Amino acid sequence: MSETRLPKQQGAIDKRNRIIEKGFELMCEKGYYNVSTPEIAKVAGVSTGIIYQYFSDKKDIFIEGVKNYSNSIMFPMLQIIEKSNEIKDFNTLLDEIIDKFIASHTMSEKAHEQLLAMSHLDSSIAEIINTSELEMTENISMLLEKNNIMLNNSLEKVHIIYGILDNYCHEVVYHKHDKIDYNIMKENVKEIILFVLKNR
Amino acid sequence: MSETRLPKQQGAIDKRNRIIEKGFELMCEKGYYNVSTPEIAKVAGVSTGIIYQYFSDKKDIFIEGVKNYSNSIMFPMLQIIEKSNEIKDFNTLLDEIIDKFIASHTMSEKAHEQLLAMSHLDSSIAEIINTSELEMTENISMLLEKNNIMLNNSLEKVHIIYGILDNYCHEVVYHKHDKIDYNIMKENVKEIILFVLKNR
Amino acid sequence: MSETRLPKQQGAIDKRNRIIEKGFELMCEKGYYNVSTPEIAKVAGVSTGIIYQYFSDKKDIFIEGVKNYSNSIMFPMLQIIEKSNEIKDFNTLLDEIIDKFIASHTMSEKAHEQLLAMSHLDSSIAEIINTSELEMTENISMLLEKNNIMLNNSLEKVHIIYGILDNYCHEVVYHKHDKIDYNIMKENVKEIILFVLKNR
Amino acid sequence: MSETRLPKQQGAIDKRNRIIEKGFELMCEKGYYNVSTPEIAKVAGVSTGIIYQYFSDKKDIFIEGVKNYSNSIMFPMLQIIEKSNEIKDFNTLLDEIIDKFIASHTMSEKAHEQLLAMSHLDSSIAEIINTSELEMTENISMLLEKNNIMLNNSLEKVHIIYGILDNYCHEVVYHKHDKIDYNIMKENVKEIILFVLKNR
DNA sequence: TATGAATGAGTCTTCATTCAT
DNA sequence: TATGAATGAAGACTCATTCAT
Repeated sequence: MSETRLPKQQGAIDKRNRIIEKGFELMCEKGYYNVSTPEIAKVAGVSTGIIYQYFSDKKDIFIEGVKNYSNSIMFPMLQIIEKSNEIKDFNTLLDEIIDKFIASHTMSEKAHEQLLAMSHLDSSIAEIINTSELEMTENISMLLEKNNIMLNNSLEKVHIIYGILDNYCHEVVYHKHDKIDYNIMKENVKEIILFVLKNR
Repeated sequence: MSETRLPKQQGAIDKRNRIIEKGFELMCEKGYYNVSTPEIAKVAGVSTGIIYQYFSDKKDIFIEGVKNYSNSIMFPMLQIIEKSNEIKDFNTLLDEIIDKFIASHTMSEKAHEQLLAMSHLDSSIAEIINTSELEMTENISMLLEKNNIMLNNSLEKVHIIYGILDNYCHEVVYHKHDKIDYNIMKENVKEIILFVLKNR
Repeated sequence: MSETRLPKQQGAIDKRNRIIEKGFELMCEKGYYNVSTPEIAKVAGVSTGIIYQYFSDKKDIFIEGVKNYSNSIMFPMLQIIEKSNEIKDFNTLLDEIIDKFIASHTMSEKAHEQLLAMSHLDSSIAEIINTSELEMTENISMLLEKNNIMLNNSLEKVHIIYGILDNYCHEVVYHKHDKIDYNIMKENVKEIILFVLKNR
Repeated sequence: MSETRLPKQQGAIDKRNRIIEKGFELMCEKGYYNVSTPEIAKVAGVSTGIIYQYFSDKKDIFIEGVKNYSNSIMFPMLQIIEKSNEIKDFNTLLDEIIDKFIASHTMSEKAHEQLLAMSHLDSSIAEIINTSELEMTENISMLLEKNNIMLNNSLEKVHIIYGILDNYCHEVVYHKHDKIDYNIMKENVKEIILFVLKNR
C-alpha cells in the first residue's frame, strides 16, 4: 500500500476536497458498493491515479466524507441549544430542536442511510459514529447543566432522549408507516422528553 | 433472468431450505458482499446452478433468510406478552421483555447487524423490516388492549416504546459506550415506559 | 484468495494443460512480467476467469510450467546415462551427454533463461530448481555406482561436473563470447570431467 | 523519450550519483519490479522529475548501478592475483581467491541475485555482465602469463575455472544443498583447478 | 433436475512518465 | 534546474450468472 500524501498547494487541496465531496455524495446516492473509483474520479474531475495519492483506499474517501458529515449534522443542533440561553419554554425549544433534526435528516437523506449501512459493515466507521453520538450526548448534557437543569444520571437520560429523537426523525423522514400519525407521535415524544427532564 | 421455481419433491424442498439457512448464516457471518454464490452452494452442499432455479438472485436468498429471521425474533417476544394474561406487575413483565429482547439480539448478533446494514442498502429489505416492525407494534398494541390497558394513540406510543427498547438492547449488546451505566439506563428506560403506559 | 480447483472432466483437464503450456511458453518468450493474465487466457483460448479456478495466481501458472519443464529437461539426460549399461568409452558417452544437454538447452532457450531469472526473483521457484538439481546430482551419482565407477565424495564431484556442463552448454547456446573457441573448450571440459572421474 | 543530460555542476553530479547508489541499492534489496521511481527519488532525496533529466529510463538507473557494481566486484579479485607477484604456492593463492570471491558474493548477496535475474530478463544487462565476465577472463589470463604460467588455450581454460569458482561460491553463499559437504567440495574444486593449470 | 465448468465485464489499484509552475 | 502534482493505461483478480452435459 503506497504512502498517502497530503496536498500542499491550494489547487491540490481543493482537488482533495472535491474528491471527498463528490465521492461521498455519489456513494450516498448509489450505495458504497455501487460506485467505482474511476467513477468518482470522473465526477470529481480528476484522474484515477490522484485518488490514491490522497487516499489509501476507496473506503478512506468514505470515511473522510463521514467526518465532514458528522460535523455538519452535529453542529447546527448544538447551536440551537446553545442559543437558547434562557430556557423559558421547553416546549418551544423542543419543537425547534425536532424541526432542526428533521431538517438535517432530510437534507442528507441518503447520506444518513448509507452511514448507518456502512456502520454495520465496517467497524472503523461504526466507531466514528459511536464516538460522535457520545460526544453529542455529552455536549447536550453539559448544556443542560449550564442552564441549571440538573439531572441525576444525566448522561443516561440524555442518551435515551437522543435515541428517541433520532428514531422519531428517522421515521418521519423515510419510513412513514402509514398507520401511524406522526403529529400525534411528536406530541408523545415531547411529553416523554419533558417527563424525563422534570423527573430529576 | 430465469424463472424461479418452487421445488415440489421433499428432497428438493430440503435443498432449498438448506440454501436459505446456510446462505443466510454465511452472509450474516461474513457480510453480504463478502460471500459468493458458489461459496453458498458449497456450504449448502448443492451445485452452483441449482441456486438459480430456486432463487432469482443472490439477494433473493438473503431476503428469504430475513423472513425466517424476522419470525424467529418476533415470535418469542409476542409469546411472553401473551402468556402474561394478568398483568399484575408491570415492572416484572418489563424486566422479562427486556431480557428476552437482549437475548434475541445477542443470539444472532451478526444477523441483526447485517440486517440493518442491508436495510439501508436495499429498499426491498428495508420494506420487510419495516413491515415486521409495524406488525410487532400492532400486535403489542392489541395485546395491551386485551389486557385492558387502554391507551389513546396506542399505536404511536407503543411504537415509541418499541424504539426505546430496541435502542437500549442494541447498545447493551454491541456498542456499549463505556461512559454510560447500562443498569442505571435500564431503570430509566423502565420508568419511561411505565410513564407512557400510565399516562393514558 | 479463492480456492483452486482441479478439473475432473477431460475437456477441462485439457484446458488446464493448455493454459500451462501456452502460458509458460508466452512467459518464456516475452518475460514473466511482460505477459498479462488476459493475454494468457486469449492465447490458451479460454476466459480470464477460468484461470483463477485452476491456478491461485499468475505465478502458479509459471510454477506448473517449470515443473513440466524440469521433468522434460532432466528425463532425457538420465535416459542416456541409463542406456549406457556398459561404459566402455567415457569419451563417447560424454560427447553424447554434452550434445543432449546442448540440445535441451537449445530446445527451450528462452525457457531456461526465464527459469533462472525467476529463480532469483522468487524463492519458491528457486527451491524447485534447487531440488531438481540435487535430484539430478543424486541420480547421476547412483548411475555411476551402478556402473562400478566408485568415487569417494561422489556427490560433491558429480555436482561440480554438473555445474561445469551446465555452464558450458549455456555459453554455447547463448552467450558465445566470440573470443572463445567452444570446440577447444569442449575438449577441455571433457578432460576435466575425465580427470575427476578417474581421480578416485 | 526526453534527452538525457549529464550534470555539470558538482551538486548535480552528487545528485546523480546518489540516485544511482540509492536506487541500485533499493532495486537489489526489493527486486527491480518492486521499486518505483518515485520511491527511488524519495530515498535519494530528489524530486521525481529530475530523474528523467539524468536517466532516460528506470532501467537506465539499474544499468548504471550494475556498471559500478561490476567494477567493485572485479577489482579486488584482480588485485589479489596481481599482488601475488611470485606464485610459489598455488594452493594458498587459490584459498585466498576463493575466500575473496565468497566474501564479495556475501557482501552483496541481493545485488548479485538481482543482477543475474535481470541479466536473463533484459539483454542489455546481460551484455554488460557478459562483457565484464570476459574481461575478467582476459585479465586473469594475462596475469597468469605475466607470472610465467603459460597455458595453451588459456582463455578457454581460465573461463572454465572462472565458471567453477563462480558456481561454487554461489552455492556456498545461497543455495547450500544440505546433502553436500562444502569443505570437501572446496578441496575438489581446488584439485580441479590445479589440474587445469598444470596440464599445459 | 442437477452439475460444475465457463464466462467476461467489472473492480480496485499501481506506476512510469510528463508537465505546469 | 528543480519540483511534485497529475496522468491514465494497464494489471491482477473476482464473481454473479449461464449453459453444455
